[in-house]
Amino acid sequence: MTSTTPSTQTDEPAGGVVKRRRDRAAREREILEAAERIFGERGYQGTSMDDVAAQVGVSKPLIYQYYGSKDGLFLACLARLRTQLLDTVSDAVLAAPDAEDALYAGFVAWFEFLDDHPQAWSVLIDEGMLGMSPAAGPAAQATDEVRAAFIDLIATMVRMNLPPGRTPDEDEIQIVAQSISGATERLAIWRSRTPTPPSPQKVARTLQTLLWQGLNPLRTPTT
Amino acid sequence: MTSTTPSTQTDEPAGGVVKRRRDRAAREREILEAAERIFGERGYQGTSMDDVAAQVGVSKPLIYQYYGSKDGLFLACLARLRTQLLDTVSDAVLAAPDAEDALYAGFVAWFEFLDDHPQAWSVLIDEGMLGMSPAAGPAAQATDEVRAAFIDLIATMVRMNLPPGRTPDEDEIQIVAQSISGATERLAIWRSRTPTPPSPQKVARTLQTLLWQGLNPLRTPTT
DNA sequence: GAAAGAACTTACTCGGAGTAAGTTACTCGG
DNA sequence: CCGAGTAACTTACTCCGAGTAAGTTCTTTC
Repeated sequence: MTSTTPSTQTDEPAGGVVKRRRDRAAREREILEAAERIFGERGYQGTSMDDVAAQVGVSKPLIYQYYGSKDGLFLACLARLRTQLLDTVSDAVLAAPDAEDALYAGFVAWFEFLDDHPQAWSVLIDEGMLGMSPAAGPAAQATDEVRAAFIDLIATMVRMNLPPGRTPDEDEIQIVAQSISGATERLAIWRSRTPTPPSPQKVARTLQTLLWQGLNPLRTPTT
Repeated sequence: MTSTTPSTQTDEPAGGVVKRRRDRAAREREILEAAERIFGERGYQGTSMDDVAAQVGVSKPLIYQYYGSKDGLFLACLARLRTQLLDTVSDAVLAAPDAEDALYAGFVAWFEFLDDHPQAWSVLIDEGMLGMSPAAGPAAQATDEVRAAFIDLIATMVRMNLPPGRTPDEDEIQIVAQSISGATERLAIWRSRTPTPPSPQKVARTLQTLLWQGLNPLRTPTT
């Protein structure tokens, strides 16, 4: 009765009504894209596996077969974004001629990436994996790893710019790196919630000035 | 059969076996204490209402009658902590003779409070209410309000210390305030997860120096 | 010592994560 | 062309946690 033209099935579904079977890789990609979108829109908690399944037009157990669990699916989304974001920022930093420029370039790259990938950002920090206690799921761990990678990057930058004579105080370096990471994260959240946020360049510039010269510039008439 | 001595019931339960009825206020307090502890240990998601009920030795619907919902219970925990934390930090800031000292004093108060109330901190930020999307529950909103109060405090401090001639650039003030808030939050999380973190004083000092003078001090042989 | 009301419970519904076991479509050797 | 084998997929559950309806004690008060 419902026999429709079988369609080629090797590519995108034809304009027909039913989606037929796809091979595993294609289906996985399809699921991942839907998941990234829905997680981005509704957050981790707000997304049910049935939602994703319905969106793809597939049944829930299939997703479990491919991704194991909700965390597994979320982690898969994260992996892509993590790589992209880290690469983007590292590239910008490494291309800069000196530390002062690297700081600015890194910030600009960070904020621009997040502007260009709004739901990526939601996936990365939404549902507030930020402060989760150790007992939280593997998803929290994964976001923590992304963060740790950035903190390492920052700490390395700081270390590289210590003068030769200076004994590196690892505590101080950690404090500074954690601070910068925290500041950029909060700024990103703030920008994403402000109707017309300042441009990446403006934010990066202000932050760079703050970090490089401290609060004093704000206290003198000349910027 | 199970009739035990009725016990006085006006105070803590006697050494007896069964807890009898208490009046509402007492029970509410008892529930709140248990909730604060369990939320602190296992986070919001990790805590079930049945857990809390079992801990208090009471049935779940009673908690719902008193607190309405899981969010309601969580919010009640938050309210106390929020007030305490805000007051502690504001007092320290206001008692300082000038802006530079206020910055330091505020940081010290913040980190010391969190050292003294470890599970308070967990309640405040655990379960990562930090980055939740707008669609997240009222609990996320409440933590956001705590944060907003701090950001206001910081922004006010910054504004008060602008020289008379300087036109306040609200964007820049926001950027700075958000940064500081983000930095202190991340430092708090970091300290809570580091086995032997640097003292509140050391962290506060480093952060104050960073903000006041920028990264330059790290680049010169003299601290 | 009963009426009234506060304190409290049993026994559910409902939704979402995760699973067991089966069914359908494609493919490849004969 | 045709069955066997297997990959793709589904129906129909279980289980657990939030939230609720409808009572059942205890305790106070006249």
